Amino acid sequence: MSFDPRTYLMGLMSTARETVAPENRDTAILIERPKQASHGDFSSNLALQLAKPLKANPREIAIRLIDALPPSALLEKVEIAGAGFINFTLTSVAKTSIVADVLAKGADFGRSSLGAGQKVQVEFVSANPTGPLHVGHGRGAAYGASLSALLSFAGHSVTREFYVNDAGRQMDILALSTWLRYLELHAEPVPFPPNAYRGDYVMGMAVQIRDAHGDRYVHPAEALLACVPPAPEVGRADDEAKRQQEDHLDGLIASAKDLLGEHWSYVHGHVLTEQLADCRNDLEEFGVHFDHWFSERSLFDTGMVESAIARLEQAGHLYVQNGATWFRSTTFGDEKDRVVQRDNGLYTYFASDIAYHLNKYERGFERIIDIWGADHHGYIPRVCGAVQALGLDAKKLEVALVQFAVLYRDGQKTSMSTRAGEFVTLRELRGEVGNDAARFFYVMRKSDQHLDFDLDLAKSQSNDNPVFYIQYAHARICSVLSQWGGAIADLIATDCQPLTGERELALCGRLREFADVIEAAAGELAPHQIAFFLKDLAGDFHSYYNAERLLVDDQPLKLARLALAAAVRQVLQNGLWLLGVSAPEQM
RNA sequence: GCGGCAGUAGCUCAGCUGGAUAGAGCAACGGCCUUCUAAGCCGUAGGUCGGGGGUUCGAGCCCCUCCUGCCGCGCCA
Repeated sequence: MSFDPRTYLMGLMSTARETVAPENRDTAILIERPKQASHGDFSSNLALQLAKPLKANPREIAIRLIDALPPSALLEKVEIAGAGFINFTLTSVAKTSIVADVLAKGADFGRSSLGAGQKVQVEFVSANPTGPLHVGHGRGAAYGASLSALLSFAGHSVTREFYVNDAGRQMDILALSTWLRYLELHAEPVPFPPNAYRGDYVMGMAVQIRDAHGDRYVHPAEALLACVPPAPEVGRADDEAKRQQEDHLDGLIASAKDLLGEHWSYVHGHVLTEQLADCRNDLEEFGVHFDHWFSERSLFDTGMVESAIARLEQAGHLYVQNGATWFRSTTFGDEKDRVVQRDNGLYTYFASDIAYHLNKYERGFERIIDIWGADHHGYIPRVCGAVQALGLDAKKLEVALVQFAVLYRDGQKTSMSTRAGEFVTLRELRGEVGNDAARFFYVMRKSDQHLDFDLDLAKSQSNDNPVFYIQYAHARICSVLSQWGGAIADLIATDCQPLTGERELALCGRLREFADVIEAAAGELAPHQIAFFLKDLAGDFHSYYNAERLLVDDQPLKLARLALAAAVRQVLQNGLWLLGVSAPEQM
C-alpha cells in the first residue's frame, strides 16, 4: 500500500486538534508543501488559523499542538517556525518509499479518482472546414487534447468532440469559390471576389472536380452573373463598398445554386468532405483525436434547431422585431438581445448553437467544457443565457478561452494575416518545428495568456529548448539503464534505504508531487502546470546526474539509484504522454 | 464609450485560489568534459509584483480607483 504523507499528517494533526481545540473541529487542516527546503517536507498553518478563535499566540498554540501529536516513526522532526507554522520533516525511509510506488504503478502512477467517473465533454478546435487549420487552431487543438488526457487521467470519463460548421454561409462561399475556379479551368472566368476563398487548395479541389467530371458542371459566366448585384468598384474600401461586396457574393451563391440545381450539393458535399478529411488527417498527425465529429447540419435535418427555438418561445424568451426573431438574452446579463432567426427566415449561427448545447445536455454530460478562441469571449453571456432560458443547469457549462499564439522568427513577429489566402498553417508549423515541440510550446503557457511562439527556439537542439531538456533527461536515464542491463521489474523490490543524499531525497519529493500536480492541473483546466513540473523534474535529475554516478560498484547503492532513475523516467513518460510529446530513448 | 483579459528581473513566463526571505528559463558574468549522453551541471548578479488607497495576524493574489496594452461589442461564423 502506498504511503500518502498528506493524509497521514492530517490524521496526526486531527488528533492534536482534538486535544488542543476540541471546540474547533471545523477548522480545516491544511497540509502544504513549503517552498523552502529548510521548512521541511510539509507544513501546517493550523496554529495560525486557531489563533483568533482561541485568542492566543499562534506560536503557543503550535507548541501545544506538537505536544499533543501522536508519536510517529515516519517523522524525522517537527518544528515551529515563523509566525507559528508547524514544519514536518519525514524520515528518508518515508520519502524514498515513493520509488517503489512509482515503479509498481508504472504508466498509471499519478492517475487519480478525483473525477469519480464524471461524464465530461470537451469540445475543441471546431474550425470551419473551409480551409487548412492555421496556427491559431493548433493551440486550441494542443490545449484541448492535453486537457482531455489530463481530465481522463484524473478520473473523468471524457468525450472529445469536434463541432463541424457544415451548415452556414462560409461553406457556401467555399463551394462557390471552388466552382468559380472550376469555371476558370474551363475558360469561363468570372471575376473572383476578394471576399471568397483564394487559397491554392481551392484550385486544387477545382482540378479534382474537373478531372473526375470534365465539363459536366460548366455554365456560361454570363448566365451566372445575370441577376447578381454588381461588385463595388475596385479600390473602394468604405462600409458601403463592403456591404456591396457581400451582397455580390451572396448573389453569386444564389445564382450558382439556381444554375447548378442538385449539382450544387455535389460541389458543396465534395469540398466539405475534402476539407474535413484534410483537417482530420492534420489533427491525427498532430496526435489529436476526437471521439465525435458533430455535424451542425444534422441539427437542422433532425429538427433540433426548430424544437430548441420553440422551447425558448414557449418559455417566453423570444420576441419579434423588424421581421426577425430575437432571444431576450439581456434577461441573463447579456449586453443586448440577439437574433435567432433573420427576417429572411434563416436561422443564425447562434440558433444552431443553442440547439447544439441543448443536445449536449440531453446526452447526459455532467460537465460540458467549450474551448473557444479568446476573441469569442463576448459570445459567452448569450450561450449561458440560452442554456438558462432552456431551464438547464448553467453551472455544468464551462468555457475555456484560448488566446492567440504569435509566431516569432529571428525575433520578429511573422505575419498571420488571412488575406490572399496566405496564412501559416498548422501543417507548416508542424513541418518546421516537429510535433513534439509544437505540442509542448502550445501548452507551456497558461491557455488564456497570449503565447509568444519562438520558432527558432522550438527548433533549436539546445538546453534553451525545454522540450529537448526534458526529453534529454529521459534519454539519459534510458542510456544508463540499458548499460546496466538488468530488468526494470526487478527494481520494484529494491531497498531504497541507501538513498540518503540531499539530491536523492529532493528527487523523491518531486516524484511525490506529481499526483498533486495532476489534481491541481485538472482542477484548474491548466495543463501548462504539467509542463512546468516536467521542467523541474528534468532539472532535478540533470543536477543529480552531474553530481553522482549511478553505476557504482556498491551493489545496494547502485540498485537503489537505478530504481530512483527508473522512477524518474516513468514519471517523465507519464507527464510527456499527457502533453502528447514523445519520450525518446535516444537522442 | 461599454465589456473581457492582462501588467511580476533586461526578455519570455510561473506563483499550488490569502501564508514564511516573490521563483524558473533565456540574456550577462565566472567556473566544470581521459569517468554512466556537456542537448548537461555549479556559482554570481539582477525586483517599488503598473501607481495610489483599503480589507487583516499576514496581500503578487481579495475590494475601490487611476494609468497602460491586447481583444470583443453584426439579422458573420
